[in-house]
Amino acid sequence: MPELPEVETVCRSLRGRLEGRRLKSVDVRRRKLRLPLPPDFAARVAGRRVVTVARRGKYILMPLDDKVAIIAHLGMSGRMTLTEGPPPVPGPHDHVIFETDDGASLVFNDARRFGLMTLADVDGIDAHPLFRGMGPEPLADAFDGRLLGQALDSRNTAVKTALMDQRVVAGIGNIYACEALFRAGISPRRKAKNLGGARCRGLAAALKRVLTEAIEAGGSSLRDYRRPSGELGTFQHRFAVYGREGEACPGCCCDLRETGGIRRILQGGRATFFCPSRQR
DNA sequence: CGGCAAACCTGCGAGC
DNA sequence: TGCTCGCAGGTTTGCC
Repeated sequence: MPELPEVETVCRSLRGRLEGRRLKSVDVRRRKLRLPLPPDFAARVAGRRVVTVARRGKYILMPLDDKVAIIAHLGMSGRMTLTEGPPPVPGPHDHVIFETDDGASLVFNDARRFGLMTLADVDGIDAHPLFRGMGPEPLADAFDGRLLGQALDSRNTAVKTALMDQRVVAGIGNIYACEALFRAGISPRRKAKNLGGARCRGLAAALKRVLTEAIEAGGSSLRDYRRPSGELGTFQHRFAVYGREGEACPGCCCDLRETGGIRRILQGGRATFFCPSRQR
């Protein structure tokens, strides 16, 4: 599923329900995910209070009251499901199940097991291997064209590929890279290093806008992604280019038969969708 | 440093 | 109906 807007949506739901609650029980049903869960995961988490739920890039952070944080990543197919009452009967890919002191249940489910869940000390967490070297948060106030330009400048690769590199900007995946480049009118094939100041400013603004709108829509639900409530996100209905090969570009007035509409190419093994006439 | 393929897994839709 | 193939929102590793 999840890029920044989906993870942010999940974090907000979890924060609203779990913040300040104590984790009464923890049931680890499968340890082998992208990283194996620590052997003492359940013992270290059970009985602790959740201080808050935060996000860094595509990671969910749940600092506990003993300065240890649960770190979770949803990979491609991971889901966090929040329900009232005791935990439901575990399904086939329910890997970790939490129950709070006030009767809520949280299930971490991940069919493809590209996700992970682990623990880390809150102090110095930025130096943790999962976060060290991670790029700036695109929704932070400090993120602007200058900062983006700095990050892209050293990259001798296509701007689309660079955007998806978590060391350049945190939280951008295939969908929002395509959508932001469309909004900024920049060809995904353009080299990252020579975008220039004006394009960097436009791209930084486009990223902020598309991510903010997607969060307001509860994220994009294509296959697996659901909000913790079970609801679908709705931003997939507002994609301009993603998954729309051959369709008319929403910003173009040209004849579809002449332009061929939105194109799909492969970059770094990933599908890129763009409008060749509007994105230069 | 960059590009590319493969690996980790399962599920789903398309096509035969 | 049922099978195989290709593809999927992510990240890491190894090779050239």
